Amino acid sequence: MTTTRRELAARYDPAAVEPAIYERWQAAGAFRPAPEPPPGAPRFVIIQPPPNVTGALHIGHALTATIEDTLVRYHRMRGDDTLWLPGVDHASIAAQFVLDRIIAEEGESRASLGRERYLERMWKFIEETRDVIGRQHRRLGASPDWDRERFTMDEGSARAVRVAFKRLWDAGHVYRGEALVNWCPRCLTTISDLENVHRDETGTIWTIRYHLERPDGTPDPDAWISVATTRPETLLGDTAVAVHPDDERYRGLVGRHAILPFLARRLPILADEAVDRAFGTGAVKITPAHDQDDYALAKRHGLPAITVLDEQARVNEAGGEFAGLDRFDARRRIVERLRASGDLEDERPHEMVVGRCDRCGTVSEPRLSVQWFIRVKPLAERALASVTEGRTTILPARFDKEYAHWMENIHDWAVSRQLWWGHRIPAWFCPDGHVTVSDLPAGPEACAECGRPASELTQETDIFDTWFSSGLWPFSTLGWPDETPDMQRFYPTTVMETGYDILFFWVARMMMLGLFCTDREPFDTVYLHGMIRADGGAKMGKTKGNTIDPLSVVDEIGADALRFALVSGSSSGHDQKLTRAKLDGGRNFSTKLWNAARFVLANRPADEPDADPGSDGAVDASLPVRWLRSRLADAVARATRQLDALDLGAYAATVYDVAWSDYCDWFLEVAKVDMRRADASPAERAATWRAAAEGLAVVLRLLHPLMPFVTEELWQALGEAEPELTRDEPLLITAGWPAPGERDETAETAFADLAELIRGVRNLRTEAGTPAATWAALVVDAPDGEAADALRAGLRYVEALARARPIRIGGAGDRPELVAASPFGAAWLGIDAAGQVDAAARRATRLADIEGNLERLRRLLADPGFSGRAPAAIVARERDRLAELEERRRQMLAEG
RNA sequence: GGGCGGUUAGCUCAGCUGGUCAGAGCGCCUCGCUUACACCGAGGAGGUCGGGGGUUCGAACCCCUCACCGCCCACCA
Repeated sequence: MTTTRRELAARYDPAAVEPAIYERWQAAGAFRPAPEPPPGAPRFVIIQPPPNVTGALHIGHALTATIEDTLVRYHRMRGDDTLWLPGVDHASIAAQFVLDRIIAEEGESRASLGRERYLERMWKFIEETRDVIGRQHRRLGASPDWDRERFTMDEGSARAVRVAFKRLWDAGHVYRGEALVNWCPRCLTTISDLENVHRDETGTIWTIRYHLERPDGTPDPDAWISVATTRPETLLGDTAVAVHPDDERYRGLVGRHAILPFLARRLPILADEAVDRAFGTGAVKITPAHDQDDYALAKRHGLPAITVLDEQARVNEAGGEFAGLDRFDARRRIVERLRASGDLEDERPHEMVVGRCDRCGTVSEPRLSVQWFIRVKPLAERALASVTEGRTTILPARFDKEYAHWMENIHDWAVSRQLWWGHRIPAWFCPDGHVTVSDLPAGPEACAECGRPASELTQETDIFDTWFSSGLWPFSTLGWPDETPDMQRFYPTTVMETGYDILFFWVARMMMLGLFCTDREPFDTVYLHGMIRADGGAKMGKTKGNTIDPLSVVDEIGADALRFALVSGSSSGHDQKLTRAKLDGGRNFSTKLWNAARFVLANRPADEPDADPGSDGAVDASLPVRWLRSRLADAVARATRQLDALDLGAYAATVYDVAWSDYCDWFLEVAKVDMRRADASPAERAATWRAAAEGLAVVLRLLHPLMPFVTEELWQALGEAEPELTRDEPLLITAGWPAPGERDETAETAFADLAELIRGVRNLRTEAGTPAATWAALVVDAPDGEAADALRAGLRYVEALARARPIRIGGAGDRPELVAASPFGAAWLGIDAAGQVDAAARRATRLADIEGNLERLRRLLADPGFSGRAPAAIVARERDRLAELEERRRQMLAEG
């Protein structure tokens, strides 16, 4: 009667297993750091990009969560003081974008609701969506400490924002002023340079005649200066025409004036080196209020800036007859009018770069307005030094350059946004125009400059760029600005993990703000992963319909399969394609593990003694057992190294190989032999089973970080069958990382030799077309006693796995025709069907192969350049190979 | 206009500081006794590591160059 307490289902059903497992983890408080830091334990704190509060899980989140969870689980198993603090980001512009669409369906708009009601509506909306993304992360198996979940709009964050901004202000890093900023006419807010995405587009370039002014102030119908533009509507705001100082064509015109069409404004013609003589006509219309270059040029020349577009990019009252028109309608109208008057000289398609709002895709408009800026140069210098001086490491290292380039060319950060959902800038204006920045929740008590009471002050209505609060995340979540126990225990953090696409948006800001606020680098390592792409290599996108929904995948094949597929075959910073085939690979692997465990559990000997037969010396460990332990020791060492190096792709390969190839394909197959052979003692049988079960336990430990559900479930089953095996911990999630083991080179070599012989025989069988069921006689030369002994020790495995019987070692007598070289000497296979193979031809091929290699090696070794300059170890190795080949050749010749 | 990455078996990708590095998974071909697993097992075919040049005793790996593909940064109207 078997003592197995639980029968595993014939097929792994993740849907039936995962939710229950997750609940057990949570009930056990497995995600929480210990109340006190374990003495002497290294710290491991991971920083995750908090997903948008209104968001739904996409494949990118799944990748991020998988990587982070794998690292966190690994470090937790190692006993490190581990923290993963979850949270969500208020994502002001993205959230407003979503809510605006929703209220539009209700017939409302931001304007119709007004700020207060809109924000109430937003909080209500957030309440509905806030938990969604967390629940979805749970389904992936993510194991952050949910008790510490934070939100970038909670009071802790709000306080951190106020304090950080106040300190920046006090340090002189903040200013408020008029500047030409990127403006989205649809979102009705400033957007930062990063949110203004440039795209190559084909537009039109028009050449327009500006007639020259005659002495009487009227335009000269016969004299003009032609300017080229891609945005004719901006001409309404022109205040000059510029040419290059050395441009002969225009030398005589500099100092004169042109008359602006429609508005009859006098435009000075001036010279400036910034003008490219080769482009267009060599003369540029200058629109300071609507173009960055022109703005800079106007400043140099003291030109006025006239804003002609309103916040929705309609022509304003300064636009004369065009007032009220949308910018593109105005463009068409102006072009028509110019064409009619004969002042449109040319019109042609033009390849150009257009800036669009990252959020909504609307063409952005440079707009002159008063904004809050953070002077980032000094902050950036420190943030750059942290990386160049090695206090923070970016992986992969090549992103160092991008980071440095960005930090070196950084512009001041426009942090104010004309949005409602977010942290309001804690600045107050007094009627005299004084500005008071305060970090008090209720605002300042009086104007900092003139002492006017708070009742006379009004707060700035702009809010902060979302990334300002995100930039404080690593410490605002730990209680900063207070020196809390959490700050002391968990800050600075260890690994900042995210996609390379937000290196500048987020990582750079965290570095700058972290250094400024806390005087320390916010994390030791920045680990950047790549993007997930669709099968053809295209970006995944809802509109393209080529997305893979991680939750559907989890429903279908389980979180473990998805996680494995996301990590295996990946390398940091490189994009990867995710395909159905890859997901299937993950699923197959979880099934494989399940079945291996099923085999182990179902074969537990009924009569296993209570005492541990492996440790009391009753039975010496068999060769396969020693081999398995050595292979596992190697895998543990490699996996540990790879996870420490954040090389998750390599780690996945390591565990996959040891589990599938070493454990399942080889060990379990030979274990069957030892567990089933009639002449084995109960103790021997038990020892073999025990080794299999222990080996499985190590495999489960190794795999748990990446495939937590199936490994945990099997761990439970293993524990129920044999509590001894999981004695140290009832839950795998909190069990220890496998201890490093000893390599056993002798066992590895011996077993590898047997495996090679088995493979050689299998090969012969296939070539000969031997039916799988047929037993074939085998003769192995085994020229020396040592080889014969080694072979004899493993004979039963060869017999079973190569289906060879009887096996004769050495000795004279008839020898079958088919021969293969093996570590033990030549191996002859006798089978009835041998005639199907041309033994002689086969032998000739093998011999030629050996001869070829021999020739190459002899030449190499004869080369004085090689033997003289190559390291001795390399030379010795090549000598050994030569000797080995010579031996094989001798075997081959001997048999003929 | 700068900068970066990629180009390795039909496909998707690993290959660390040059010396069993020519690999894995999928796909393909052949076979399938065997109660862990056909989401499987055994065996096999398939690549002059994008082209050219160089350094070296030796290069997929280092240098130069060219060709494609992709990405990032950038104020040419």
